[in-house]
Amino acid sequence: MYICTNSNDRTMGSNVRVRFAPSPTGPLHIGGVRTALYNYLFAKKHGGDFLLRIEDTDQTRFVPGAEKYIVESLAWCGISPDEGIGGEDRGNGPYRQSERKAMYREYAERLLASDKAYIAFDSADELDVMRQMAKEAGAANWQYNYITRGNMKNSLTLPKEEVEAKMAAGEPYVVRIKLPRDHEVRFEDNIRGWVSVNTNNMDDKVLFKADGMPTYHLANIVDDHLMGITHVIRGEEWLPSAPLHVMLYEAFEWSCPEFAHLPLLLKPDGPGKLSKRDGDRLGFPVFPIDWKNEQTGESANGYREFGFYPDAFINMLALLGWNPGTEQEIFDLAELITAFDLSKVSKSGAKFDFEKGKWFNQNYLRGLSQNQLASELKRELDNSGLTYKEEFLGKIASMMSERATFSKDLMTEGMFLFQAPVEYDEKTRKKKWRQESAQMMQDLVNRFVDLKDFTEGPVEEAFKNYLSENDLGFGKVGPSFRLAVTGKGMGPSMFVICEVLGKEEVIERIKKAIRVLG
RNA sequence: GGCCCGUUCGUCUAGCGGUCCAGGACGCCGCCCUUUCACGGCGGAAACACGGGUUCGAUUCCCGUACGGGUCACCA
Repeated sequence: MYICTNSNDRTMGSNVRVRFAPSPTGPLHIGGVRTALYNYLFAKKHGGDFLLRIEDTDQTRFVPGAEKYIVESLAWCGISPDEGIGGEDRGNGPYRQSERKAMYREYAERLLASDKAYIAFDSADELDVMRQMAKEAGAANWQYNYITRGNMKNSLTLPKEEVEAKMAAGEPYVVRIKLPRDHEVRFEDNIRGWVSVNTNNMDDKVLFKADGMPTYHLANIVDDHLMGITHVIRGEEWLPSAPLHVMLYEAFEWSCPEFAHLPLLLKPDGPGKLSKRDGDRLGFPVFPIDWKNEQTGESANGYREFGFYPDAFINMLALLGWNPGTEQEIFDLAELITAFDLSKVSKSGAKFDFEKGKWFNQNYLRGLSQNQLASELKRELDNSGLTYKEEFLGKIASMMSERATFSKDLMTEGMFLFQAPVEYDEKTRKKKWRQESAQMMQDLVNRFVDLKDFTEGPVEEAFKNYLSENDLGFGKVGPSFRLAVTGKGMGPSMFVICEVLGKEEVIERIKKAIRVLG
């Protein structure tokens, strides 16, 4: 039996080193961002290092711009690598596997020399045929393993001379791990506890490809070892290959890092893990920032551009699969670092809930000061090319903030403050605009004309005086007043709106409403 | 299908043998505040997948079943 041999508690001291190792095959999914976040939180919590390494061993899947996207996404989230891509070079580089290509062959050969691996000449096509035949015969999954390898073209079955001749002739070959038969591979996952798999159920995975590049499995183990990684924190989709990785550490006679396999982010509705399609289908982003593949034209929407604040986004992701064990839900990055604990990460997948995500953003927005809200609003207005009075920005921002989830709502929810209504809400018009409304509005105009100070207080006073002097209820005049000035049936206090709009504008709007609504 | 992992309100989750006729949050519903909307306050409906054990006692431990997920490439 092989048991992962790792030293007991590596969170002590300041030697924790973790890495986020994405493959640059496209934009980074929010699940990936969460993995990076957990790695980062764990490292910072223990005073360790967070490295960013690019796993680009598959030349065929390289997507230009993807690496830059990854770095920019993490930066937006406030996750900064201590070392590696986007961080410092501390002598453990290069940090792109494609640039480390030369060193992997040596490790493959080491395994070959110690009989932990072997050379195989079977082509990908030949293997496909084997799999296909097995499938048609109704057999279980065909595997290249301790049973089948005896019938394949490899250095275990072929005479030594023939193997050498083939290699000399330049025939393509791969290096496969030689798994021992019937051994229980065990390792203790920091989230799941003991995980155990028998090598009889595993296959002799390719470690080194015919194109001269290592596979993920080899490169990953070699790099983690060389870079001194102490904790491997990654998605659950890696759990099935973790035993193979343990066997590789074993074969190299290296000690294993600690493992922690994170639960997956699942679709909000149906079964399966969250995908780009779900975002398109359900109308929410699945990526941190906007993405555009210049070659294919493929694009995707991001949280940043959707209007999320990085803190809110991070807060939302952190709570998806982890909780502090208390009732606190609102955290900034620093608080997350102190509260984070791998043992509090849940085991089961989390269905993604965009509604809750919006709540985090709304919550964050409410925490902003009036000045901050004002500058958010100003930015939105400037982007839209709308005109506004600078001195009212703060007032408008705080007035609109209670009905805003995103910065853009500060503006869009109060559009009538920047543009005169072009149409009037039909429902309100039918229910509230009566025969006598036009006359009432005219009466109000007459009173407003004489008002010297057209601020909230005086406007309210004038309005209420009109009501009491004519024995009218608020409900008789208020709604049509609002309709006339804003075109809407609901919204913030009319008196504040009047102050912001100014006397001339209010009077003009009422007059127009009288003409249009009759 | 094989292997691995998982299973508490609709959703995210608390719970690490008695404190649980199960707590919080989002969402939903109602009431109050406001002669509008929103905010806020208060309240409500809503869950331990099932079956066996172990135990004086299981949401909590073990085993099955069911269901869900992941993975089975010279991709990561």
